[in-house]
Amino acid sequence: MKPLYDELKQELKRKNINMSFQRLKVLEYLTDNRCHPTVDMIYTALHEDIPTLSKTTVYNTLKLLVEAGLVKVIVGESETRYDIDTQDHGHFICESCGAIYDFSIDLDLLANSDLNHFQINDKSVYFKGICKGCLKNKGKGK
Amino acid sequence: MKPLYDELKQELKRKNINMSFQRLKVLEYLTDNRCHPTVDMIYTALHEDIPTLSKTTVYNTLKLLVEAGLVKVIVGESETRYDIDTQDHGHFICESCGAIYDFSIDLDLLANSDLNHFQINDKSVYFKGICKGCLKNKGKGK
DNA sequence: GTACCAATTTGTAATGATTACAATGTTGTA
DNA sequence: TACAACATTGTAATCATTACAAATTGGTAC
Repeated sequence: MKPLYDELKQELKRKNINMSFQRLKVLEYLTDNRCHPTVDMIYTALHEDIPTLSKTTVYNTLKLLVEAGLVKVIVGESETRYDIDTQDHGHFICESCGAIYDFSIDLDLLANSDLNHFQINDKSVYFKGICKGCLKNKGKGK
Repeated sequence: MKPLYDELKQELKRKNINMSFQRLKVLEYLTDNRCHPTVDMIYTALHEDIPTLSKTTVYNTLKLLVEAGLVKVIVGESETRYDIDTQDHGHFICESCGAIYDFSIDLDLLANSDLNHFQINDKSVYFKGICKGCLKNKGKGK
């Protein structure tokens, strides 16, 4: 039913990270909402169910998940966004509506001799522009 | 002697952007210092020659240059960094010393059908990890 | 040279995401 | 039950960036 969610829970157990209620809820939100949410989006949504939730906890949890390699960070806008999908893919950021679209890439193609003897921990590809939907709306004179 | 600098000045003239003393100095700093400087680095350096310089002016000028397409933004750290080199290349950010290294890439290899009918204005590739120098120092037990 | 307008610069204040920190609460264990 | 380690919470601080209004500059027409 929620295979990824359960896999992640096991992964956390393997890394000796305690699975508190709040942490599980953040993880659950990320697996259910693949919109690359901000801290505020996660906090606002979860706060309805968990009135005592603190935004600091959301920050702490995300930091933990990122350090554990279970979540990736998306930078470039005013608010940091978070992605539960750690498989190789690029992000297209729409400069008009702010939506982030995933697209497939083969990072191996970027292998580079300039970086011999460098330890590469992370690779990110960002495209920016106007998404299909916003282009269509603009055409309508909006 | 300063071919790139002169080219950029002409480019600005072509775009009807006035070349004030402050703007030229920022441009000059960027062409002379290819370390992908922060606003603060630019401000601090120029402030010695131009004691009246305001940090706001540095921000304004960089915004202008970025919008004109003459400078590219590098995100991902606490402070935004700026790059006068607008040719295709990737950035390796050292998580230890903070240095940014350029490396060559062929962005055409990332062409992607997932983004058909999207208007792509900008492509960025960031690698993160530990640079050669920091790896060497770590080996020495530093 | 002077008057005028627009563009530019400047400094200060506001914004807002993120972090630091200390107090409180929770959990598991002997 | 007692204790220690870990989590959570809320508030306050940080700090890069932006907003804004006043002062300055530069060019143009007279």
